[in-house]
Amino acid sequence: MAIMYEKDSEILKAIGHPVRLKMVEGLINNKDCNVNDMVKKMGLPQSTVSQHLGILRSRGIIAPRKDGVRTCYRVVDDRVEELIRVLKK
Amino acid sequence: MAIMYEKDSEILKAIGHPVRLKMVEGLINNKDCNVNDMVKKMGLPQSTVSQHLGILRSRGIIAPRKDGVRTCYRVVDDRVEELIRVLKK
DNA sequence: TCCTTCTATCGTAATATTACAATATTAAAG
DNA sequence: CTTTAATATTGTAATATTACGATAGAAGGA
Repeated sequence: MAIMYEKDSEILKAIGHPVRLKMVEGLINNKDCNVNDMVKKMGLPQSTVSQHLGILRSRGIIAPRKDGVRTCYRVVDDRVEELIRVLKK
Repeated sequence: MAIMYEKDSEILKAIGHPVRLKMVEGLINNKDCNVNDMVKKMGLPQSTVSQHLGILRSRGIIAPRKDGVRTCYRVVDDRVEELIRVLKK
């Protein structure tokens, strides 16, 4: 498939932020998928974490699953895990 | 190798711009590696193209090779070609 | 040397992103 | 219902990015 510069660069930009990159990697590796756990792990205000999650969500990188009061996010764009694997090389 | 969030997100951010993504892909595929050819291909002012090249250069993604008056750029971070390949999926 | 061409840098206005407190919403428990 | 915990949204100031004209530098030819 041909590159769609606008759309693809949106994906890269979304994970091209240290906080979001760390959050996404955390979602891939661990099972700390709810917001409060991520808030603790990141050491950032809840609103800041939620805002970053919103950016990842709006780009279709992650998706929420309601679990009572909690919201558990998971990575739904398969390319993202691969992108991170490539970065590690 | 572990992810270095700051450094790796810099790479992603650098190619996370439609113009730079297109330029990098162009450098990988074609042999139009000098600035003037890229200016024509991109349809943007020379200073703008040069500025984007500077960003890619400062992140170690591309490197210049002097060829008389011309400057020919090439992609020197092997991960970038792979990242773009993943994006195409 | 003096042009001319190619590329880089500077200055800066417009726009976008970021961080975070404050506030709103949602859902379960009592 | 009311309270409480979890999450999202809003408002906004600080900062960063972007675009591009103007200018500077570098290299070869006349």
